[in-house]
Amino acid sequence: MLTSHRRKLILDTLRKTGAIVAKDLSAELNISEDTIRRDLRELAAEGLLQRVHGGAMPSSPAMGNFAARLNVATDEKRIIGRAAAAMIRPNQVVILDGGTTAVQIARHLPSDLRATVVTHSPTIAVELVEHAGVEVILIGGKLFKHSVVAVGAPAIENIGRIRADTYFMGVTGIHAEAGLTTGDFEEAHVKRALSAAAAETIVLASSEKLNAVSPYVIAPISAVTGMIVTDQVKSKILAHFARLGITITRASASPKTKPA
Amino acid sequence: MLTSHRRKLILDTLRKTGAIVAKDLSAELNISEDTIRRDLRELAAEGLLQRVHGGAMPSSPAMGNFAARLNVATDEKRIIGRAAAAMIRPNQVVILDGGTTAVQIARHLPSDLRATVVTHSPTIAVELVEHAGVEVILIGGKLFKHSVVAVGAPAIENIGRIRADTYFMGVTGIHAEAGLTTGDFEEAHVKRALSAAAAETIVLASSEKLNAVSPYVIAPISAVTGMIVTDQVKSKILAHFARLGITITRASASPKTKPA
DNA sequence: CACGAAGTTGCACGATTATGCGTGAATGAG
DNA sequence: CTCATTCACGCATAATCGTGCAACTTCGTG
Repeated sequence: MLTSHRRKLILDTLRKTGAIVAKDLSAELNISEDTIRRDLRELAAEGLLQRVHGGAMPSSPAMGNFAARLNVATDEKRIIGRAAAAMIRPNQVVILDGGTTAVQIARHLPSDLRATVVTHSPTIAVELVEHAGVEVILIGGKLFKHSVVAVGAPAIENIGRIRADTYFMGVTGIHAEAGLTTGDFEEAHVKRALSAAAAETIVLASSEKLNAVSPYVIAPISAVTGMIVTDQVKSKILAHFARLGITITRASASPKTKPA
Repeated sequence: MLTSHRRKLILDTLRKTGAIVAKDLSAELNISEDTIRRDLRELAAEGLLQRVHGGAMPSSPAMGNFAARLNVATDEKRIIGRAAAAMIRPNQVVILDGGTTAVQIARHLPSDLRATVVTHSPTIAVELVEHAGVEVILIGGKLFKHSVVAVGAPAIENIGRIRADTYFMGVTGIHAEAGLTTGDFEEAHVKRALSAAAAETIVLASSEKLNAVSPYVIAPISAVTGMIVTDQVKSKILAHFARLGITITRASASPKTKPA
């Protein structure tokens, strides 16, 4: 029995049954519990599952803990979200991306703001229900569950009918040469379409995204008109981007943390 | 039985049935009441539920307004939702309406169901993220905030490209002569389009909707192929509908709470 | 082929965690 | 008020965990 084969089996079993019991599995495969537990430990280290006493449970990048991810937003994302929310002027039409940072924008919008928000994220749409003055345009399509956003041809087509003022884009990488990148092919297409539909594209750049590169290219760096970072980021890192004519907004923590 | 697996089960059961009885659950899972009580104590310490004498109730303190409404769904809606969920066969394409009853359908879907769900409700879409086997098609459009569903011409147009097996429709009135009615003009149009896109239209008819009439007509009663009511409803009231060839499903509260 | 490095596996040990039972206190119904 | 149920706590038992260690395989190198 190959190690990697066994690990694959563990993940498959987990997906099917929703739980792994170390003892049962060791009996079934005729290998010691130690080996199973070692596997579980390493798979957990890779974030592929979550260890619990007696076995493992799914950690599901795509599943349940999306809600959890929303609520454990880092301070950095909150700060960036607040800065982005402050940039929105009354009666503008803005596009909000999916992702945890964009949720923070929604949460920091003034409750009396009158504006139009376009989004392909049902999470954002639900978040904005309480904002009576905000008109929400929901982009439909096939739901990509990892990020909880609509993707696919119908989404692209509907985006093509919109002209917005500003698009607040979330990425997993922004790099002076590689441009804007993300981890999913479909999502990259949608982000490109959204960028094309807005006069300005502002990238929400929490520190780990700076100079990072992910597999799928959204657009060259020239598509970016602005980016928001925290004031913790060294100016040196931002120099490349500033030289390309990108407006850089440095967001700082207000003395009072004000979550919505 | 893994500890964390059991706790997850407790939370799921709580979400579905709205209450946990320690004694029943211990009997069902063949473990001591002590263990259940310990679980409840610790889950309560994490704020995930609220302890009461004999068991536990959902804790909905920090939840949003709309989220709160969802969790106070009446028993009647839960019962109807469960019956509707049970009608969905593997690999079917079903349309779920917006509204609190439809949310109950989503919550009662088996977690391993493989099917496609079409919806214009971002709430439903988010609810289904945890169902790995369910493909979600989100219908976009302008967000009508009262019901939290997408409406308008783009929604209608996108619906027109879909052919589904079954549409589970929520209404505010179902009446033998006045037909299906609801409280919003735009929403009525969308519901009509959804009905036209499905081979069968099944109305979720909680008791206060029966023989009620609202301002805007969705469709004549002939558009309905089935309806789901609770077994509390008098047969006399349903006679009109049965005579029109509508299949009536009488849902009852199960004597035994049977979590997956 | 010989050799060593790197990786994998099973076992032993003490430490940690989960479970069930007994006891007496607390709670809610009649 | 009375009584049955439910609860919380401590304790004993059993299961599970992490670590270190030795035996073994696989692979690359000379």
